[in-house]
Amino acid sequence: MPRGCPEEALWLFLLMNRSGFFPNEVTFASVLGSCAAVLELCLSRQIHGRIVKCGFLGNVILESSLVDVYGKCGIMSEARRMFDEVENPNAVSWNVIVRRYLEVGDEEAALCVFFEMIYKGVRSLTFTFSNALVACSRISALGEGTQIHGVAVKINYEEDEVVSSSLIDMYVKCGNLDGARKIFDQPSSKNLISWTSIVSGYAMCGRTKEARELFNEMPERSIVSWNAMLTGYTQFCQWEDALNFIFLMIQHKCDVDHVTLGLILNVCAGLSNVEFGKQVHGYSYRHGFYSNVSVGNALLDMYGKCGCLRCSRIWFYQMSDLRDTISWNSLMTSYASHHLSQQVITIFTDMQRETAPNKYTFATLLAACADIFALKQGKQIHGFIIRNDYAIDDVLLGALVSIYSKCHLLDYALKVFKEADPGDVVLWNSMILGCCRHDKGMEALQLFGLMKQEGVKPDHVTFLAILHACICGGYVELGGKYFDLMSSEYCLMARLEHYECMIELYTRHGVMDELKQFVKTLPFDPTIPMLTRISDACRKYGDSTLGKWAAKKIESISSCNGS
DNA sequence: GTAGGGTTAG
Repeated sequence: MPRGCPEEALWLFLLMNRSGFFPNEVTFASVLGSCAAVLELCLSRQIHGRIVKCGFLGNVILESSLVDVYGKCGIMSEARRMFDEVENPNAVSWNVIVRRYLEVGDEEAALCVFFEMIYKGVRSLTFTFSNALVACSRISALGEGTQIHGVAVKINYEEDEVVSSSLIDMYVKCGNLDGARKIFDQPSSKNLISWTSIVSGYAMCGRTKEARELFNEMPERSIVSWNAMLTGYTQFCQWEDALNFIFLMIQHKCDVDHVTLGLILNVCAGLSNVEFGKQVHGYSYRHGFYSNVSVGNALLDMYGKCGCLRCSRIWFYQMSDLRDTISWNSLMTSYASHHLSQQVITIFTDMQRETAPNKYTFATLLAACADIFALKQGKQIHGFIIRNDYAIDDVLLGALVSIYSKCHLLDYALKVFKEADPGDVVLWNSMILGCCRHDKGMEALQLFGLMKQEGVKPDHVTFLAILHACICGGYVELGGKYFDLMSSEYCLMARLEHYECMIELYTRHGVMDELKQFVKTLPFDPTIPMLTRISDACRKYGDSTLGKWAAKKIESISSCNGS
């Protein structure tokens, strides 16, 4: 019974049994098809039994149908057992088992079976190749993908449009753009899908200019192509380009779908343009995207990133039964960004009544606890994570290190830190900052030395932490040395915050000559907070020339802003 | 004559 009315077919089958007619092989095959369509696992097992009883096993169509139905119901162990019993699996049987493994997310098994099939010399279907290539893309298995490419060439499948498109996409997703390009440049493999794959490949690795050139050359475009290009712009925060591209889409009267809307909302968030965001909200409402969770969550994210907590909250309640874990996380993030940390914890309590948290929930939650030094809740959440068997990845370890070091439990922090990946610079930063908070400047600097020994490359946050360590420990000379080291040895450009630290270092410890020298070398105009700090220090340590200069600067900037 | 699987792009 192919894609008709599976429920009715099953109903007829039961009726047939009651009337005393005996089903034959054809009946069973068609009934199994209906079972697969409606995921009727129980009835499938009964029919499996009857097939055995009737002596129909050995019929490859029935056997493949059983593999199919077990797989569709997600019981891969049974699907596999059935498959292994098939004496002479044909191309369809192999296709079914590969496809089902792919659907349950077991890409390794899918590839394993695929190669077994190739090894046995089965002339497979082109579909099976595509499925295997998707498996490679998902787990970035470039080696296996290349092998499949070799096989495809050998049996002349490379000419097949679907296989070549799948190959291109596999190379793109495995990060081998050149490999993808080589196939794409053959005229026979150019079609809408491969064009889109290749544009997406360039866009997703930040080569948006090349992506756009290719995009402009496309003979035809679908909404997926437009979205691929827009994804590149948004992923790399090229908001102006993204915005112009959206206007172009409007000019072209493109069909907008839920992916486009989500991307446009990301752009609104990136530009902090809540007015445009609200227009998109209205558009979604008018065009039937109101019950789409991903659009709903993108709206929440947009309101949150634009800082409009009221809008976030209202929309969150309006979403009501549409809400999922991502929606809750998004709401928590909005509150966290306003430092309403106690309320973040409250939201988590409410969330548990409705849906399960994930690792992002915990990262936000722990950061909120750290923000208000809620050590007790932080520990409870740590316990919750362990009790409920959530995998503690580096992000969570980082959050734990940061809360424990913030809440003066340096021992705990160190314990967690030791479990983590020693190559993760973020964790080192948390630990170093933790030491600073405990006025353990020397320990912080020692950690920095250890980090160097481990071969971990410091980033700008590390240097911020190091400079803080120098400020609180009073290591003025060292601070200057580290500041220079940042660019000379690590090729990191000092940011405003680093300059602020240096000014804090010199002013707090009254090292006026160095301060004067440093101010002279500033590559930009000092900010008002910097000037205020300098002026205060001059008053305290007596340096009328620099003090007057700072006061004058403040005055001129203020009058500029005032007019 | 009636039965099974179903591919690639955001």
